[in-house]
Amino acid sequence: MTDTTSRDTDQTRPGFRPLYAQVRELLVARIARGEWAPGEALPSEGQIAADLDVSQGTVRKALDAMTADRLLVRRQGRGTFVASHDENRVLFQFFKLTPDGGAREFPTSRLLKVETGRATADERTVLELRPNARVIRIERVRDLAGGPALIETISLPAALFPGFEKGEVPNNLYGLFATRYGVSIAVASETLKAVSADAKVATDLGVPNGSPLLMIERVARSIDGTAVEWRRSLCRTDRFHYVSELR
Amino acid sequence: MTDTTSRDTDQTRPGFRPLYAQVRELLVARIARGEWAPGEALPSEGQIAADLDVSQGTVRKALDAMTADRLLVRRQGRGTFVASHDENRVLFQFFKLTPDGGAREFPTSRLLKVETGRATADERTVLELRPNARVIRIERVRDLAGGPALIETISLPAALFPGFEKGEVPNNLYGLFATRYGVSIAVASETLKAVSADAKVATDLGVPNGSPLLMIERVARSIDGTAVEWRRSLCRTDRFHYVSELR
DNA sequence: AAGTGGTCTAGACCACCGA
DNA sequence: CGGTGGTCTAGACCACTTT
Repeated sequence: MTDTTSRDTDQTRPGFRPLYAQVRELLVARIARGEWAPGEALPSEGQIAADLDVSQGTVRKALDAMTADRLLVRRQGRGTFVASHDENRVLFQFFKLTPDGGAREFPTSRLLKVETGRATADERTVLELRPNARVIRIERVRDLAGGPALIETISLPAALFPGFEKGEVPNNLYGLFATRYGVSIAVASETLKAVSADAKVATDLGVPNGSPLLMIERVARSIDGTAVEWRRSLCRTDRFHYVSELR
Repeated sequence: MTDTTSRDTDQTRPGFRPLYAQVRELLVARIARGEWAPGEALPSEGQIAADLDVSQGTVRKALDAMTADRLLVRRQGRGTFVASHDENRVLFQFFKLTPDGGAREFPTSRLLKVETGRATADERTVLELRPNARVIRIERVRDLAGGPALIETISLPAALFPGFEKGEVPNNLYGLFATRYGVSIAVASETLKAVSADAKVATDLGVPNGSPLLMIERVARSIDGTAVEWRRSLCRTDRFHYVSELR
């Protein structure tokens, strides 16, 4: 094919989308459908190019964009893999609380409560649910560097996680979402405030009543943009801090 | 040139660097030297390619990488421009405190103090300065959405900003750094904690003594990696919140 | 040696901008 | 209209990994 333009690309208007964007969309959809599991290799660039009848360069551009979005991991000489939510990824992408003197580490968990119930108004708003939708609620204390660091309350749309209560609640929730339910967390927005510890929280975290705590509210979304998790954390910052890279 | 390899690229070892990375490095150095001012256009891709005797595709890859790092702004049909620190960029890249109900906005400033002095031990460590180095210190209160939002203390290496005290202290410091001193802030790391307001700060911010505040410590670095600013902010979060996008 | 992603080139054409 | 960046292709060769 010598002529570049005998395709979708030359639409003079209005829904023009670059070919690589279309390729990307297609691949994202296939990953979201679970066609390739987390950690699994995609076909080679040349293979995909042949299948879709586009050039390898176009496929490469789509894969590079997906890699930049952390959807894929490329390994030279080996292949291109669907990103998995192993502890390392979750630690660096999603867990921003760090011991003051030391290195980043993954927190442990002590479960306080798991329940299912009708979504509150707030939960419906944040998670974009219908009236009467049900949610799973999790409450747990997490330890870091040998002591309690935070207490977190998590709300999940029950419809996305059937049978959730019958299993264990693992330390790394996002890993479970991905492997058991095919729900891959892609991005999260966090909102931070400073608040005072009330009596219950102070006890759970072992700090004086009224101590300043960092409150983190997170909404996590999957690859296709669905709101999947609402999480509120209350964090000690006397021995820990939250890191944020501005770039 | 049909043979791809008659260049630096085919070094079998050890200091192998892709051509586009070398091009990028060169261009970054020239920008850091002030060869093109913020807001100014670079030569066209073809021009740069011809000058450096590489292909346009290689130049494009270098420019794309620099654009991803927010060093450049590309505008189709017009050219490639050195990123400037206008209020919009500073607002979205560096100012993460937002009014609770409303849209992001740029804060105003009320100057409390400007002074020059010998760097403290902390300042020397954070800003990577020699013993006896001098620093400029700025203290100001910043208003957002019609009320005091934060009080910030800033330390700058005096050597980088000669004559700083003779001029005004603008609201947008990074703009001044770029245009007057050729120092372009590229990245910043922030560390967040929750603390209690002491009497002085409580007065400045108009909150009760002991109120929880968000403390933000920032180290900002220029294009070439030099630590340029150490900033500590104490923020009200009763009407504001800090946003952090995890991706 | 074979297969994968990574780099580099060359050239054609499209989309956008300003004169 | 001419110039700029944006897309797409095709092909050669390099670097890395596994067999």
